[in-house]
Amino acid sequence: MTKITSCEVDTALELITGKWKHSILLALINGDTLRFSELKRALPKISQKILTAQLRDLEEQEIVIRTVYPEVPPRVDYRLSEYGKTLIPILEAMNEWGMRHAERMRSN
Amino acid sequence: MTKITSCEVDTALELITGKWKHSILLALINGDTLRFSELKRALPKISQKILTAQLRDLEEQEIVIRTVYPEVPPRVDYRLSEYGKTLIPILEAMNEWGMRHAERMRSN
DNA sequence: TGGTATAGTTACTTCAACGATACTAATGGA
DNA sequence: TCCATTAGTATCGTTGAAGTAACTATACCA
Repeated sequence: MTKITSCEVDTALELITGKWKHSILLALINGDTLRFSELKRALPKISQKILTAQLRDLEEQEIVIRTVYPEVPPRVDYRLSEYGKTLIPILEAMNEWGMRHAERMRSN
Repeated sequence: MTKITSCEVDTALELITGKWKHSILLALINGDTLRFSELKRALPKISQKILTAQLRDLEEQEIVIRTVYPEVPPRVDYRLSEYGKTLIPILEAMNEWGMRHAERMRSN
């Protein structure tokens, strides 16, 4: 087994932690390409400011791709980059673990 | 593919996020059974207070097992529970991703 | 008598992330 | 003329996690 190092894990962890980032990623995984307003509807409790900030973060990390259409009213959409899609196995592993955890809790 | 839900991912994420938790888990993965002072040496920058708090958290979640020996000076050790070990695949997935990310950054 | 060691606890402070609200630009439609 | 729409920005306020420093008990050792 390769030794797991804190440093490498940190890198991945930083991209999906925070109160909202993983929810945004999941919305984009399940929804493909979404407009700002669609993301906002998918995550009703997030504020605009925070959603914008998180998306800018993810864009800077090259995890999501932001496309601006020069229209009025404005239209902007977001989708996972190919690189961003490489995070899916991690989220899948977490999802599977979470389901087994829920199972365990039910049969406590 | 099973749909990944925010809720299930959350459950796993909560256990390994925070500034220190995943580092503690990694130390226990690599070190098997460690005393409090050994953990402290492994994570030089964590304060006693925080280390204690995080370990209590992990104990409460049944991720780590805390054993107190009635000696003076006190001796307490910590190890992953079997349940805690089920988190290893997640940390491995993150580690692998982190390594590829580092690779990518090198050849930017 | 005082120092060392271990595994904490207590009280106080700091800071970054998060959040609520109001505001903007540009256009089409009533 | 005024309102609605969209994707934001600006400003200020709040909160919780983390950090710092000092303190504790108990026994051994010089």
